Amino acid sequence: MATKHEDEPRWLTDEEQQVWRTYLQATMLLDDHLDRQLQRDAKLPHLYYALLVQLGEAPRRRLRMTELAKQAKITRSRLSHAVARLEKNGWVRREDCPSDKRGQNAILTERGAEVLAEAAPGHVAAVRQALFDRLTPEQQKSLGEIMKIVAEGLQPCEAGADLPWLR
Amino acid sequence: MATKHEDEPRWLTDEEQQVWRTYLQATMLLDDHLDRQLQRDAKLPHLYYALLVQLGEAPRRRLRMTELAKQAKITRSRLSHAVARLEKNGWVRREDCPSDKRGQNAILTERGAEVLAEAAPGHVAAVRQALFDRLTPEQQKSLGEIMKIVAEGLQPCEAGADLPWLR
DNA sequence: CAGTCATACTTGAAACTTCAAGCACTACCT
DNA sequence: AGGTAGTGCTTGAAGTTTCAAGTATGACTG
Repeated sequence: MATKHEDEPRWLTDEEQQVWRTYLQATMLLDDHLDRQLQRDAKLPHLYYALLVQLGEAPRRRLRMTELAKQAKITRSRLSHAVARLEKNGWVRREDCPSDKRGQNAILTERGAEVLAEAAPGHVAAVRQALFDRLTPEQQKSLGEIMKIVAEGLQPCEAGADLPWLR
Repeated sequence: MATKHEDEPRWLTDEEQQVWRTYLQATMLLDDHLDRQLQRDAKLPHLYYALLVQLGEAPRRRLRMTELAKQAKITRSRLSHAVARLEKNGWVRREDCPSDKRGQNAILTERGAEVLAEAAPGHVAAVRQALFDRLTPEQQKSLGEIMKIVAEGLQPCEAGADLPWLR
């Protein structure tokens, strides 16, 4: 007993636990909600929709696989499978990268852009209805700040990642 | 032009978009992070851990399937598969419900309770480190309020669900 | 320029989730 | 009682994600 070494775990307080559970429930419900909405209206899961959005905003509607994975915060493997499916549906096509023979570009097709344009209004409406329309401007701002902190804390060592001379 | 009928979709403002993307990234990163932590330390995904927690807190370490599904905000189907796996691992066992022959109780086994006890400290530490330790008390409070609003807005018509006489 | 290591991406299998049935039992209605 | 609808849970198949390799190319080193 006296030699017990392991740090006494700092359990969550009741308030923290309450917040944490509500967080889990809310994020789960929201993600499910959007997933179903998109599956119903556009025949694709939320993540796949997000990929189309990213591509749609990229310079020539194209992005290197790794870059896309980084932006979407998913693994390259997951992206590979996802793009394979999107490709099969004709929303996206691949192209070898000219400068680096290892590289691949994912490119949003015309057809993909159409699907995106059709799905977007409904999706935005769903996000509004479930989130923004229910929050005060202060809450929206606060949510943004909080999520920024969390995201930055979990970024896989992004700090100076494009400054390779700093280790 | 004059006869255009469809409502012009209310797109997200730049600020809203910023908040939304950060939200998506943060929630994705956090869930992945916890999933990996639990997978590594306890050999089970986050959701399965959450099920054990719920069972552990229930009166006699047992809960009707539907009740558990409701608390965990998942479908009965998903729960069925999940419990099947947990059962195979020996963390949970099933038992017929005495009062309703259709019903099943999921019960946390001794072994399951041990696994839970072993995994909990690490998990709590991860949650702290990724979330609570980074937020001010005001932010924590705010996050709780915001998530409560979102969760309640998406609850599948829970309002008065246990007051059947009100329709 | 051979050797070594890192990078870019893919692949197949296993694990997980979803969806649409399906089975068994209960509740209600006449 | 018999019929009908509803509830509780499970199942199998299809789709998605993860994990651990695997292939191919680039980059650096002596």
